[in-house]
Amino acid sequence: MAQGVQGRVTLKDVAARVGISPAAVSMALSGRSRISAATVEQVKAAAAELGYVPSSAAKALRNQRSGVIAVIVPNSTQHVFGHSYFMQVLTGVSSAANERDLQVLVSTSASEASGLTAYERVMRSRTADGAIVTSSAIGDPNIERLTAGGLAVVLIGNYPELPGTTSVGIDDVAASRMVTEHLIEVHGKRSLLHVTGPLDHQTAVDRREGFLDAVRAHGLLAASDVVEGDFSERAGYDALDGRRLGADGFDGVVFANDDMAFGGLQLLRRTGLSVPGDVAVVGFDDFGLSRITDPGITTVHVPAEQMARLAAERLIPRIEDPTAAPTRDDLEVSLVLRESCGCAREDVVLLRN
Amino acid sequence: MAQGVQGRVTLKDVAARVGISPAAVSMALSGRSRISAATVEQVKAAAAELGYVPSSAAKALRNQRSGVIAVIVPNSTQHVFGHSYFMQVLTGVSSAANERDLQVLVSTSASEASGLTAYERVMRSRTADGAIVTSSAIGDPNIERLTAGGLAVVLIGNYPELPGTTSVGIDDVAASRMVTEHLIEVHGKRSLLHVTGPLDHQTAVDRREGFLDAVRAHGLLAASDVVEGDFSERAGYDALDGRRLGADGFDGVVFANDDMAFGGLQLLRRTGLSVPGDVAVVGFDDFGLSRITDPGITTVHVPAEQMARLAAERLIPRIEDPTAAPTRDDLEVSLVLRESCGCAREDVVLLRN
DNA sequence: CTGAAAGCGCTTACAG
DNA sequence: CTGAAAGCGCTTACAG
Repeated sequence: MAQGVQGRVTLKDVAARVGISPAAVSMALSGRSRISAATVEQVKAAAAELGYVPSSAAKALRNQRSGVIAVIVPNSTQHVFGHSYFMQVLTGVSSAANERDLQVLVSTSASEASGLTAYERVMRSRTADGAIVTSSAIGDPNIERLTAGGLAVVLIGNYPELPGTTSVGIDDVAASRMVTEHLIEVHGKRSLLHVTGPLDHQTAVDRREGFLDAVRAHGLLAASDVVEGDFSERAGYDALDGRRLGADGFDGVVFANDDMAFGGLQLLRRTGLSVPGDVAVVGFDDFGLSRITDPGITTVHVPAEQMARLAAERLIPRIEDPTAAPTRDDLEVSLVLRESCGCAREDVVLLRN
Repeated sequence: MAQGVQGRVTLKDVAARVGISPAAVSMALSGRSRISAATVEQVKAAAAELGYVPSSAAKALRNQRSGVIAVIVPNSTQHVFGHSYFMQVLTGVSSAANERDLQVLVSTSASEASGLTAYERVMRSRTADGAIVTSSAIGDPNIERLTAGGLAVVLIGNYPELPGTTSVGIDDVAASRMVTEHLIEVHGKRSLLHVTGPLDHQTAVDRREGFLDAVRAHGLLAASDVVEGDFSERAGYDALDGRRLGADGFDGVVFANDDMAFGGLQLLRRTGLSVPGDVAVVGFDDFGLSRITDPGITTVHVPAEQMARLAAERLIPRIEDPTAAPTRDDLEVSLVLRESCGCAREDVVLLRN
């Protein structure tokens, strides 16, 4: 605790105190060596007394490993509701990192166009041994740049165009099909609208595909439609604005995420249509919002924290060997039934994967 | 871009390519030195061609500065609604850090009791040059430990018991008084209940004081009451459960944050009481939730992102000189009027500070 | 004005 | 079995 005002306590100081070499102190502290038990005791006592804290910079330089993993956040986390997703990611990564005494660096893109991107920041600094990328557009060249730079990388999401990468995600197609079928099979909806996310993101493409699979399988393709959104509340509102809805129009809307569903709910309320009476609504994500709204939004629960934790666990061995064979993990999702689809109370049904 | 599979490109490699010493390359790249313009050009070209990325570890060791600032998150960010607050903090800190090419490390406490605390993590690793602490209990010894360890520290919040520390926050007393007076003066409420946060946190103490100031000033102390909560949705619900509310009880409730207000709203709905008709409700924070609920919650907008940005800006000079005189900044808050107090539409009134 | 040496604080391969 | 040397990749104070 008694740290000198000037300069830090180093191995040398501890060594001087005990009367051995810094190398011996290092070995004593690391435990994995042939230093007598008595000396180890002395060293530990001296280190504690002097308030010795190893220099992470020196360790990193010597070991060629920083013990830091980066979480890369593309610009997308602007909207408030993205916050919860990202915090779940951060929590998941941190819990895995903490167990292994790794540090977590967060790299965000500057909001102004001027700055470096989150990717460049991580590559330029070489502070991290590996990176977790939470979401990026189809064909984003930055991911390949990261891996080409020798960094270990794990992606969260689905990247079919990058078969060489390790990723953790969910089966968006199956999940979207499932929630769509819920509207059709349980609530008897016959004319469905799907509001997609931005279609340069695989998630949006996959959720659209699941929707189309479901309506096609039930012979409802002709009575259904798809409109492109961008995951924002505004887009959900606009997507329904001016549409024929209710008795002589769409009797159900499948939004590709909850934010858009909330926007849609606002339009429906303003229009005087009841949910789920006139129009049933479902969303996707369950990051917090869907429980709060009135009515609550029936949605697909995406286990963001678990995904992130698993991503970190997949990353750690890749730091040792970035060329190890890539892996892919799909986590299970569940359908959370609330009022917006017509189900009475909140209830959770497990989705078969 | 052409980085070798084994090992990284170092100054030495660039130097060999150009035919000068590593030291000269370092100087050429740093710009601030007497290397001929022609050589500088050559060096830059060679560095780009070889894909040279400086080693942050070597730089940190040599400069005795890592270029990393830590954001310390105590356990509190468990609840989903804390997510938004913390993301605003992260965004604010990152934007200031990005401008100065600093990296942002996030340190969270392990959820299990086993692990190290977020504080220990930062101190033990010495990876960061400075730290921003977002919230901690009154008398938490960790803060003094951090500063004693020679780390530059800036706190977000109010810490009257630590006069020697630099902090950024808001005037909770004034803000709480203001929102309470709104219920009294604008909506004519005469019997008010205050649900506090955990009283080992200064924020909770200050907001209670503001509430008491207001009811006292209007001669309503006898008709009012205070009950302790803990900032959780559940606590807001429980605080109202079994109380006399409405016509023959409390006609207004001042919650110390929005999460508790949301919990209270749920109890009131279950009880069949109307908001704001029977009971007016106000919250505090405006981190996202209060806009979503039905009715929307009238609340005090806390500028978390700006607070965090300013905290980072105050931190940076303190890294140069951790003994510099401490500073205190109070940011302005605003009252956001929604339906829960009885105001018709959303509107923003600036709070005089 | 320029080049080479020293040293930041570690850890491990090597000499004794 | 133990101690001292080498070296990770930088930057700057110093010698020429």
